[in-house]
Amino acid sequence: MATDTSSRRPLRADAERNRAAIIEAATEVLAEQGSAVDVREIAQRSGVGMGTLYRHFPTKEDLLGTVLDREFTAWAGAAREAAAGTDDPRAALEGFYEHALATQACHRAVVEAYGHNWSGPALDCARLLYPVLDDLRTRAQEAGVLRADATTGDLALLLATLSHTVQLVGDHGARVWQRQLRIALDGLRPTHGTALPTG
Amino acid sequence: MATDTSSRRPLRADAERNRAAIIEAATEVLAEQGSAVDVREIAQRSGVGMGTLYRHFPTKEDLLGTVLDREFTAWAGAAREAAAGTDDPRAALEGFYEHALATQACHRAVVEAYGHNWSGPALDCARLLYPVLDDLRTRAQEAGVLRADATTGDLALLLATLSHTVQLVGDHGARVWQRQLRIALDGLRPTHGTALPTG
DNA sequence: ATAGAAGCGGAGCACGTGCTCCTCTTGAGG
DNA sequence: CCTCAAGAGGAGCACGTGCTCCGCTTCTAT
Repeated sequence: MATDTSSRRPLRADAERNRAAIIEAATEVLAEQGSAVDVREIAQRSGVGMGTLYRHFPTKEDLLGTVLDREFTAWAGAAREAAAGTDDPRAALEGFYEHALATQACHRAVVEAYGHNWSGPALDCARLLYPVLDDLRTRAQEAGVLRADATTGDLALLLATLSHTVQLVGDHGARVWQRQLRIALDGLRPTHGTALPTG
Repeated sequence: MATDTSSRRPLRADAERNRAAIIEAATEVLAEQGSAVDVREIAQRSGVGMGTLYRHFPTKEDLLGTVLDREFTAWAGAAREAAAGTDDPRAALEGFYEHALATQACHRAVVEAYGHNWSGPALDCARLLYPVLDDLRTRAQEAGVLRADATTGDLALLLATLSHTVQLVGDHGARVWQRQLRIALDGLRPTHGTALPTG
């Protein structure tokens, strides 16, 4: 999917520089404006021409995929470490969501990406996240601080949903989405009699 | 905003027919495909030409506004009646969300409309809904079946959020979003110690 | 230093989409 | 029936956006 860097001879020095510049600029722009940006703006901000951009990434989607993959991989790794470094299972779970929404949710394109691959087969993003969420869920349920009928899938979908909410209310409305988060987290407590519908 | 029907002389019979056909077709198409549809498709499905369509609705946005307004008004009225007809405040609250998500959430364009006017001033849609939600909230809180720190705004945002979730998982994933709804509704119970963050 | 391959730039093409323009048709009052 | 203004229709324009083409530049191996 991303341009293969191993099989062919190394890129020329300037080409490598340009590639990096493109990725950096694209990351910025995609975070700010989402995936609907004009490719020309990415080219301009990275200081290269259209030809150069399309030499490195044959398609807008390729560029988008590369950027999102980088962002998401880095972030999922950080989340895993943070979770592993927190002893209290409940704090780990809540901290995960708080951190996720406070940081990742600002990246418009990432949040949009969540939106696409939920009816079809799970995407790479979800693949990376599942182990982390699964670990958080297992620990919390074993400690009795998470309702037993909650699944990893529930937690994943909740993240996607709340990410969208964060974007909806904008950055200045932090208090607003934090209230939604508290409601959801309270709903995940084990103190409830109502069972989640199964199918 | 919508074409004025009162101040000028009545439309010719065929014009009236066409106008109705356009609205009907647009309602269908917008529900299916969201607001990004090609205006040509609406014209074709309603059996009129582009000129006719633009004679009745000078702008795509006008057409969209008219359709959404109709849909939303009708539905909000039904929701109000359903709420008024249910004695148990908790059942009224839960029934509201269940019904809303099962029906209205299938209209892509309506759900998209939720997404736009949350950072700016509240839109007409929200204006219509607020009284209903406010009533549901008051009754439920007085009966002690809804956490006291939940606001009408929380309930409104929750609806927008969950509507988006429904669209995300698609119609066949009903069980999936119903689980999210249960979690949220459980989170709205008054049995919690954690206060919602205020600002 | 020099050849030539690898890389660069940006004007321009293809195409989708909102909207207009102008001619032809049709309903309704006399 | 006849008239004519209100209405219908659909080809075409304007414009934004993904992507290409090809002459020019720059790096690097000899």
